Amino acid sequence: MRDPKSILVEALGAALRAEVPDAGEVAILLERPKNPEHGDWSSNLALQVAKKAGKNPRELAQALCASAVWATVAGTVEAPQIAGPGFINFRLKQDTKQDIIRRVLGEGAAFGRARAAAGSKVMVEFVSANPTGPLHVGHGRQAALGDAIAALLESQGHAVTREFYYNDAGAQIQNLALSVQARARGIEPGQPGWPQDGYQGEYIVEIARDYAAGGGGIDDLESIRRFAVAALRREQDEDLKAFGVKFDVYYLESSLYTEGKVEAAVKALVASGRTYEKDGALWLRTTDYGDDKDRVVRKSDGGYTYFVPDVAYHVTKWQRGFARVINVQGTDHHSTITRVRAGLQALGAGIPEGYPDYVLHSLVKVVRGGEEVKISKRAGSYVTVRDLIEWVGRDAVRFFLVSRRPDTDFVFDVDLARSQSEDNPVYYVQYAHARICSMLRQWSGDPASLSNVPLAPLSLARELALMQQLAAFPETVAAAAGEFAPHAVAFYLRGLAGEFHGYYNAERILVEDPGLREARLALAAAVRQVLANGLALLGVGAPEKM
RNA sequence: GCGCCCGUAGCUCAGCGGAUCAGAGUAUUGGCCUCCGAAGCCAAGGGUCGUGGGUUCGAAUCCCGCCGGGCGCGCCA
Repeated sequence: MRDPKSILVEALGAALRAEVPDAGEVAILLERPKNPEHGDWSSNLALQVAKKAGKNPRELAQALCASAVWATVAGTVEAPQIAGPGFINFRLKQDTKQDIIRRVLGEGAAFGRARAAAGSKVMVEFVSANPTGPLHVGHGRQAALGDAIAALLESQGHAVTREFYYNDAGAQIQNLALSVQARARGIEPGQPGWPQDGYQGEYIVEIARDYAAGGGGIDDLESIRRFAVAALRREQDEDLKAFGVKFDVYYLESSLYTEGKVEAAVKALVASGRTYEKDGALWLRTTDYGDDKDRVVRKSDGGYTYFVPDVAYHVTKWQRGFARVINVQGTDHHSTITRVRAGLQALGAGIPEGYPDYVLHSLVKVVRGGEEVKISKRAGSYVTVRDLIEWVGRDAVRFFLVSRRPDTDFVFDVDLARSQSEDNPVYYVQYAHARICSMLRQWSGDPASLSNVPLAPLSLARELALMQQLAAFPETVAAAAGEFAPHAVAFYLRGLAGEFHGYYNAERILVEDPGLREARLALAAAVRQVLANGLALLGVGAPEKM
């Protein structure tokens, strides 16, 4: 069965070519009007081309509507209507709308998926927290976002790799080791011998205690470093596991050094002729690529700036065959975008200019007891992912963190989330799902049989609206994937659940008449399927009972 | 000072390749369980879309200025 939208686009195109032969290439946009009086689909085509056609929009709309093509699609759509300044509104035939139920039930978990991007390799890099402390709320937002974006891309047919980059080679790790060593020696923050900018969190004390208990030598800094990093990675793995996020690859920054990739990147940069020596350091002319100042590659002390392994790392992404890479990062790192891209361009390795893509999210502000909780690793006082999960549950945290645009500030009111956990939007959606499951149990028929049930009895406005909502799911998912915007799915699910709750309260589904009953159950089962599919994209469960 | 992002209902936020875009949730108020799950539904009040210009037949949406907020501006990562 064909998608009604593409039928309409085709027909509109044909009508346009007939009426305005010299219109040229025009993108034919159809939108779903919010106001049901404006039909199921609407086009502003006449307004777009009126000027070019030298007619006023309403006249042009008249002409387009009078075209003969509409007779050929009369099985799908009613005769088009003109409204307002020249909109053309379409109303689908009732049985055209009803088809969606069979399609949803037939495709099941695959409904909403597409093959457009068949097999193309994409990487989503996210979280990438330094192993210097537990994951905080900001990482939680990133984990929820990155995982959902990855799932969205998978839904469009991409072969997605979820990657976590460990900065395990830098000064921060050294600092971590020194902090643990200091604690092991009984030195407290602020006392003589405490490292500058040392990590003060309670977890450092625990690691020091465990290290000592294991009989590790207190002067062996390298051994302490390994122990601490391993311990914190275990902790982070626990956090991620509790959050239901899995990575395909953990990429170690240290491996870039041991495998000579950093060295190779520097050589390639020098070979590009875009470097120069100044003040005892080696610089790269990143200003050639839009940076506001040139960047140091090799410091005067001989060490590399972090920018070098960053470039080397992205080269490996390209070499590993990822034509498309999405990095999910906090806005506090946005200045690295220009720099990394500049470095990749300078290499002249044929990497596209906009490589990689970035999704930046603003940091999460946590409010508790009416006051902001400062997220400071060094001070050791901050809300961890696991705190949040304990307070409001995994599903709620994930849904909540993913239900806002990434680039807007996010106020997570802990007290609100705790005290009103029953009002959390995620329960509203899950409740609709559980409610339908409950009905299906009560009906006790075979759900599989519903996909062949006659649907003609479904003619109420609420039922038709629900079907239209179901039909909008695939395009919603496709758009969300294209824009890296999981929040669009969250809003969609809220809307669908709302539509269903309204229907449920207005009409009885398990009625006496078997034909009507089964048709309504088929509709409900289709709603259930779409709710489940959408929640799955967000990494949220779809419980059968609550 | 410069760069990027953001200012929409009391609060938290959608909408921003212009029109059919003034929306949702929450909070407040008033209704709905002898009947499929009331974690639900129905209804009401509530906004010059930060502000001033510009483009357009038409701007929350595009352009410019200003105000307010966030982030960044290291031979730190």
